Amino acid sequence: MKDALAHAELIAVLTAVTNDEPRVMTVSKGEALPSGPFEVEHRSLQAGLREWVNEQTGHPLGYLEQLYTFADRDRSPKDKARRTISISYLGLVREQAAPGAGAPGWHGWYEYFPWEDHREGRPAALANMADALNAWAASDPSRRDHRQKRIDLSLGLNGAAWNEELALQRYELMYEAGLVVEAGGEPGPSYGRPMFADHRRMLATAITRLRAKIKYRPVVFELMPANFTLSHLQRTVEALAGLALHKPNFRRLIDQQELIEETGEMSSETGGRPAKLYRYRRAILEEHALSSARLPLSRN
Amino acid sequence: MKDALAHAELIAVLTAVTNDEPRVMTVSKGEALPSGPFEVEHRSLQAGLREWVNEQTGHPLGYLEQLYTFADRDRSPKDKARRTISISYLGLVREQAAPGAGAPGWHGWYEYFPWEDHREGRPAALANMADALNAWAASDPSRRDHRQKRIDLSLGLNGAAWNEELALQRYELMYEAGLVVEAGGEPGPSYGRPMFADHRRMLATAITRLRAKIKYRPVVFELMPANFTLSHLQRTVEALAGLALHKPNFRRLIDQQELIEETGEMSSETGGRPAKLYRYRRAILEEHALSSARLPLSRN
DNA sequence: CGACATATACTCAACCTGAGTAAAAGGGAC
DNA sequence: GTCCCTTTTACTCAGGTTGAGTATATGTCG
Repeated sequence: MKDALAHAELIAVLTAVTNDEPRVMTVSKGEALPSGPFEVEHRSLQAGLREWVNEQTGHPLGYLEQLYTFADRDRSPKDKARRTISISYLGLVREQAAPGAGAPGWHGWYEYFPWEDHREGRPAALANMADALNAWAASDPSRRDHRQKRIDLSLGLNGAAWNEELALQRYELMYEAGLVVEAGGEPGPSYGRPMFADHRRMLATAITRLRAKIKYRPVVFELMPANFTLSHLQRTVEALAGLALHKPNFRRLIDQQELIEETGEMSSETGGRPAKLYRYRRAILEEHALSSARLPLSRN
Repeated sequence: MKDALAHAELIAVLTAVTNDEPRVMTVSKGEALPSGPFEVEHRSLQAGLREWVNEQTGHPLGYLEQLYTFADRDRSPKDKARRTISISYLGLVREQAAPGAGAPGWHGWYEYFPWEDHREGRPAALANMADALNAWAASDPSRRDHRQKRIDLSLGLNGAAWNEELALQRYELMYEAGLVVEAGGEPGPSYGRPMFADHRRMLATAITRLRAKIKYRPVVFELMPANFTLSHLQRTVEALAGLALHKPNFRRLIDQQELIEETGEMSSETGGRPAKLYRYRRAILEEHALSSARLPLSRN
């Protein structure tokens, strides 16, 4: 066996939602995600990252989940002789606590992905993006149809519905088409802010993962304060999904799940009728419940 | 930044279903998963694994998906000075083609996890396992209630329903309780066959992932031959899920999805009425379709 | 030819989901 | 104070989906 040594780097995509805006923790003025080396002393990858984030940012880190491991030659900068393996994690934190030693910056998801926010309808960035992608598809006659279909499905064009979970797929399409700066494209307001190396890809991975997860696991509560109103909860979910939700049905869904309970207090911040405050019932069943089970079981 | 170098190792969990039995490709007489080093020449992790599997086994590798990256100090053998990072992949292959140079061995999933097969009802191994776990829970009064709840939910005890997707959670519970050989336990027929290092954990991860995925992505077809009957398809899904499914409803589900079409041929292998043969319609929408969308959308 | 085995087709009630409407309860302008 | 505005909360209802079961077709084997 060859002596295959590599750098191992841990990268954190830490997300919070403040003022109904999903944010990610960054360094270098918003150009990179916080990262640190994996060291021999660390008990495990996850433990390594935890230690490291605590040290650097002082942020209490609740939920943490491994995202993906990358080591693409073409997507990391120089140093071709020695490979870097990047192991990325998704972490959820409560609304922006005090910044620690490193004074990290928080930036909105949608600065990097302006086409992903559909809370107020289809954003203008999406139309520009669609034009550019269509041009790219047309530029290669042999692959045009296939490309066009992928574009339509990813962006919700020509009869396809918008699917918020395809965030990563959309970014990868932009990358493949050479539109984003990371792939040699020209900077442009519709294509979002670029990031260092493949950090934006990791953010896209995180968004996709989180948008899928909020549907079947009670992870939103990791982002909420102890007490909250139903509207606040809804706005947080909407911020993450980048979608507007139907209020009465959202409420019905929430109390079917029996995951929250009234605190007895009221909140009257919003001008209208005061809202009840709720808290999360930290039930053990967390892992268990809500597992869709689409298979038609048989009992015998 | 410290010079944090580590070994990077790629591990493949290759799965096929033969004779209604899900199998995994192994080396060392079924004691380890095939693995190889990640090398500098490899374009990406995925490409590295592909190359490597092709070379070693000659198996045409269809579907491939990253599973998880591990580097736990306590779970890998010796060599504490230099860490090994294991990046595991799940690969799906069609029914057992010719064995290549390495003459790999295939072993049934349920040799390693005898408690996971519920096609004919609750297996005996599960009861034994439950007894041992309950004893473990009782042995620490301060944590007893919490442990008991986890056990009940994982194994489907005391009113909880069996959830086939919790395969990894169940193995981790066995590990934590010190019951499996990998965690220093005594060998026993109910606790399944042990594997090298944490390979069994990777297999458990693969099972969990695949059992979840068959519900919302058409991955089963990667395991099927070109033409198949509906019963064959059902038995394959049942083998993976370790569950018996309701025949009429399974059929209804399948043709709602419109993922398959009749070939026009019939098969009369089974003794009863001949069955129509079907083939998979390799639709572009693959990624798109079937995304549950449990969020209550609003249109405006 | 009839028993058997399997495949295929249909039914029906209970539940869930999308969509919309109506009533309640504060604050602020006049 | 009263009326209006805003937001929360409560209810309705049709259509679709799901769980469960029953009935019919079409081969093979004794």
